[in-house]
Amino acid sequence: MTGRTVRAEQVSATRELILTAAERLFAERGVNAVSNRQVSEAAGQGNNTAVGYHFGTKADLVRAIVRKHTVRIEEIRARLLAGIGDSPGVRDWADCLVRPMPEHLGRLGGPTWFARFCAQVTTDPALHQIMMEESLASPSLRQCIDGLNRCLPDLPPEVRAERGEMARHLIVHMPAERERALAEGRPTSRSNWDDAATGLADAIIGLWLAPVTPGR
Amino acid sequence: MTGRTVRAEQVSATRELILTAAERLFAERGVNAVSNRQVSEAAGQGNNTAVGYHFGTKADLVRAIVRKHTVRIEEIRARLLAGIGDSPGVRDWADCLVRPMPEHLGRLGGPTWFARFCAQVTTDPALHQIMMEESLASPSLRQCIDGLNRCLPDLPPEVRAERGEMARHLIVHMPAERERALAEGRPTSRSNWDDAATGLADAIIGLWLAPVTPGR
DNA sequence: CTTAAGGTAAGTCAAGCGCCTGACTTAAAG
DNA sequence: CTTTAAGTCAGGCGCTTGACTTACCTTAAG
Repeated sequence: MTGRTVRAEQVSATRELILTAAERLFAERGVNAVSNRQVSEAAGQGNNTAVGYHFGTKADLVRAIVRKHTVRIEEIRARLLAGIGDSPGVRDWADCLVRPMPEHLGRLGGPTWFARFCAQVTTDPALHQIMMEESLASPSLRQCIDGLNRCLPDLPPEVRAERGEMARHLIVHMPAERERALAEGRPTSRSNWDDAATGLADAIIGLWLAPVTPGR
Repeated sequence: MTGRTVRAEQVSATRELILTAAERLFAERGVNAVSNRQVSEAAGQGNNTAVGYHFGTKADLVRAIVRKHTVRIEEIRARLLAGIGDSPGVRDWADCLVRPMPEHLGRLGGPTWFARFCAQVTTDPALHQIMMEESLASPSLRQCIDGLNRCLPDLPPEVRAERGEMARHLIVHMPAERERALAEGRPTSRSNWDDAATGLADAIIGLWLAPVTPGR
């Protein structure tokens, strides 16, 4: 049996072409600088409404691209979580937060666009919420955040929230920065995604453990 | 004498209207989501080519908005630099890097848009370079970076570059995040821009002083 | 084999865009 | 006072965009 779907395979192939083309264009030029037509053409679709037909609005397309990667990233995070010992420290939780994205990019291999895509979507006022929803929908991610917070009981809640936001920004934007450097042929401070993740984790841990200047 | 310029005042008033309207729209919706026409209309100009007439391309308009604020920010940084003692430490240099933007926003008072504007421009692939040029053109900024690097002789050069990039992202995006929270009426972790700057400096210093995991 | 369904191609449409042109208004120069 | 130059306004032109319509073609079901 060839599956019951010769047709369905072609459809999902077309969807995949559109997702890939859109991810690349959005990453390189910004979401709002690319029209649905351009995405359709870049995907090799003569029909200029292919995006609308398969995905609906541009926001729906963005969500679909995010979900396509989220599965793999979740798997990586689940594996890292499973590898944590009995008395996890800040480093353990930080790794679970930081490493999934860089490791995912490394596994994709070759040139990638997803990190820059995420940076673009996260910064866009109209799409920011989509990214937040898709991210926070992950129970394993919340588990990491909770675990980390339990490791930092001395940190005032507001400062914890503040530094969590900082870490979130770095986790999104630093891989994007490295990805861009690779795309443009510029030198990078780390030779592979794994080392880049280590450098990022080092810095974020330092950020979380930094002494707090008392308010006046 | 009313100056020799009744006319010139009106012109610069129009330019100011356009700059203010554009800064606000770009900050709220993203640069690429706003047309020059919309900017002209928001500035109360019946002519739909007002932006083109006064500023040229959209990139030129963005540059003009940046420069309008850069003057004040430079003044603040110069004052902070002048207040540094004989043996400056990491905290001194970090303050000179971190505080100018939040203090500038505080002085503007009321609702502001410049931080979000900077975040949008910095993230836009087509405009990123403009922001870098305008920023690095400041000798006082370079002085801060050099001073800081002299305080961190033990940090490998690549790690120093890496963490400098992280600090840059936080300095741009964290004020933007606070500004957005204020605009949307959400609670903020700090009650004023000065305290926000302190929290940011604390974290960035921790980031710079964090131990470096040795490469394998 | 026939038929219905669904995906793709191709063309059309109104709306909005940047850009250009020309007319009007007004401050400053001769 | 006349002339000049500059800022503003009003509108048209060509192009792109998202949305819609139609025709064709392949597949899976009857």
